[in-house]
Amino acid sequence: MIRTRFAPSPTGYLHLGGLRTALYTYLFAKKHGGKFILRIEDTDQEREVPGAVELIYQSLRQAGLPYDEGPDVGGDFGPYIQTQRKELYLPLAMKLVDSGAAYPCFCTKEELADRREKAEAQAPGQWKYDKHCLALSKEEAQRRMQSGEPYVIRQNVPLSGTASFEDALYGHVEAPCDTLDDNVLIKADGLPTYNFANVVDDHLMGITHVMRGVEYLSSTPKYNLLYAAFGWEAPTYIHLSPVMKDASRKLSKRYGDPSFEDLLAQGYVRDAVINFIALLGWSPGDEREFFTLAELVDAFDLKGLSKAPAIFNTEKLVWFNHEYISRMALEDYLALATPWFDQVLAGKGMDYRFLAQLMHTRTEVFDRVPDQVRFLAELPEYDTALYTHQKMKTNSDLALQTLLLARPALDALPEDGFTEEAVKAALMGLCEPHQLKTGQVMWPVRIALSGQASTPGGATEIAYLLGKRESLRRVDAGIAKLKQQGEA
RNA sequence: GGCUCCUUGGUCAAGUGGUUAAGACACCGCCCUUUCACGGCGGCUACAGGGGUUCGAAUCCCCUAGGAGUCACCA
Repeated sequence: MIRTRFAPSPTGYLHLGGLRTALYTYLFAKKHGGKFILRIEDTDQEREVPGAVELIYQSLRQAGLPYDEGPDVGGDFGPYIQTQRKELYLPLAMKLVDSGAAYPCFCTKEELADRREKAEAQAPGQWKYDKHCLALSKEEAQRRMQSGEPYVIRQNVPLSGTASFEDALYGHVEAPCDTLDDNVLIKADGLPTYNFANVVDDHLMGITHVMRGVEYLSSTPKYNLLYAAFGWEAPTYIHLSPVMKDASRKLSKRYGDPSFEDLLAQGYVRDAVINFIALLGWSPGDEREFFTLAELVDAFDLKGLSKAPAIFNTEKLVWFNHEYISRMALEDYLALATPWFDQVLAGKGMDYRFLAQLMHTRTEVFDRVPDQVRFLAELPEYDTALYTHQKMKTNSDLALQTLLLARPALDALPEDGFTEEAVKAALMGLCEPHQLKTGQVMWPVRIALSGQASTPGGATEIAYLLGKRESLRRVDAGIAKLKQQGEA
């Protein structure tokens, strides 16, 4: 039975790199009929952000990645929050002390800083803990521990040889032991460090495959020393390349890069984000690029993972989002778009359903919608140069002429029969008798109605949305504008 | 600096000794068209560099360069 885990620390919301790790971890488990587990790594109490744990639950739920075991859903391997497992770690660390794979250390931070400074003066950048406390006799160490003196427990890394492990993606990774430090396993506050808690919990929770960021790659060889000392079997490690904002910087909250939550708030749809994220650092090996979660589960394979970092390219996300939006049912679109329409059109009595039809395939990200429809609320200031369009064969003079024709044609329509079809018939009816091409009528009218070079929908749709009165008002404004210009 | 990892077009990427080196986004043309968008067609741009191995290297080996990670009582 395959068991994977996503193990974030509660320091904030779910960033996109974390989301991708969670996704891959979920996909891998589900692909193989296994379990996906959530574990909260909160051993650094100082960094913990209140409410962050709930944020993680919520994000995972919003992302559609349900976990089979976790703090809020239970499971047979709990507790799933590390601080609640506190008592587990020290006894295990003491076993390592007994076997010589670890030892208690009483050096204070000040002493350490002092020795470090001296060592750095000799050989810059070479400092490692000097195994000072390894020399203590068992009896003395025992005595000092029992006297209540603060201590930590350090891993006793051999002075020679190499430590290594097999990464499912990066292959054989090894490091010379003499470059490895005797890291702290149990901190003075009694809580385990990340590395120790990982080893212990992954084993105790029966985790078979660990997916995590490459930043842990270089500390992983040391894990195997621990597993060997315990006599435990190590899980398979799969380190994941980072998601970058550009060639040399990781996507990060600090730099204002969006979180999953932020993207949703901006009007990206969940499935588009998931689809896009899945393809950042992983490829199905064929040319498919649209995947539902279920299809991702089916297609996921470690062979498709990329070792090189991937740059988060918003343009492609926008494209995916646009595709997802275009493909959703009109009803769904209308429901999602309504609050955005309301931002500028609330109370106008606008036919949202009709507007939705126009906007449906023209929406890239919802937060751009208000700007796209704002001209419906109020006619923007515009330049009469807009009336000139080479391909439509129009210019100011001709525009004035057609607006003067369009005005009575529109006015002839009944207020309650001012439909898109009726407007279209009325305007098209002007073409033949006056020897005008369609564009020569439609272009000037649309400009007068919208004041914009490009709009969702054409002249007739906009006229309908605006209604008779407002349409006439805008046509009149256009006529006045053109006349004034003609006189000047 | 030590150790570790990475390197195909602007971006995501396929490719595991023999291909005209896929595809997508973006960009640029053209077509369609009452604007825009959609759609259709076409175009541009890549194996970091240098040595090997081989009949033959994007694919294997070495070196160089560039980038990243790590070297905490943070994860």
